[in-house]
Amino acid sequence: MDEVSSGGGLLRIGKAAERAGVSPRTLRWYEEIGLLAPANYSAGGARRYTEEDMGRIVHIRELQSLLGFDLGEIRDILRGEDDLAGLRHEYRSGADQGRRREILLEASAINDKVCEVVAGKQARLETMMSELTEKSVRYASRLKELD
Amino acid sequence: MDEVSSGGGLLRIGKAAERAGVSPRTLRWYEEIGLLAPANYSAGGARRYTEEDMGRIVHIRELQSLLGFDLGEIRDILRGEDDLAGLRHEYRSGADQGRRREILLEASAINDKVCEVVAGKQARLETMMSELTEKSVRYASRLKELD
DNA sequence: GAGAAATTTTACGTTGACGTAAACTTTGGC
DNA sequence: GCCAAAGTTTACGTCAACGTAAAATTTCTC
Repeated sequence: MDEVSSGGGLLRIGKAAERAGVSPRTLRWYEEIGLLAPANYSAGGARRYTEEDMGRIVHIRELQSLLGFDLGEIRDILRGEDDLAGLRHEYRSGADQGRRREILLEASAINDKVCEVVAGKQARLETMMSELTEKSVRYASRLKELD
Repeated sequence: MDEVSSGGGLLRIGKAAERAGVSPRTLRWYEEIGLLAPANYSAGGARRYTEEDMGRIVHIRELQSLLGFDLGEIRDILRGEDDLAGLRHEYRSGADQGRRREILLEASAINDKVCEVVAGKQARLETMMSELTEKSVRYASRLKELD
């Protein structure tokens, strides 16, 4: 029995949630909608999260709060990477090279799409920042006039 | 009667909403929560929006989708600028200079706060972008291997 | 001035992303 | 082996930000 299936070093839902800054309910919700399945369960049914799971939570949160994706979109985005990870196991070396290419291409396409969204946000943020800076300067000069 | 109060060149809710890419209901909702009042109303009660109103809608949408503020926060942010604009009218020149300073300081503070949020987002987006780029490179090299 | 199209108010419905309560079971320290 | 703490499922509640439907005006076009 390996480390993961024995539960050594794994986090139960309370600690996992606390460390990620979310509620246990949120993690159960993510699981319910197929966004994040814990690495395994104890015999009694308690969820156990790995460090990799923790990273995924962070990832989810960033896609949500930073890029404004809803959880359905995030699921689609992560699915691409999941497929890719699954591919490493389906690694009967060279067996089905066409499929490998297909999956890699899709993951790559998803990645590019996310890139575009990020770039778009960056551009809009830059515009906004320059407007804010300009405003800040005007405020400062008007305040100076008041003396 | 001037251009605005006569309704010349003003937009009714349907066109205003269409141009802004939102629904009429959204504009009525913004009005209901004190976020955006149309410049005036026709005798029959129809809302009429000016170009300035249109700009405000865009502004609201950016604060919402780009920065993730909720409409209550956006109202607070815009209130600072409104107070400042109102100050131009209450311009009995020099009458109450303390109040002018006070309003300017608050508007400035709000502006700075928004700036911080933008800067924070920019930093996180940059991090994310570099991760995405890195991933993109890895995908490309793995695809190359397949030949 | 008549009829179609757009708008009005009023009010209930919806959706996403959880929160919360209840009743029950596991887990971990003593 | 016991018991408090943490976890489980089930199910209803909530909140923001609108969507949608209905019935009554208003506005625009002819």
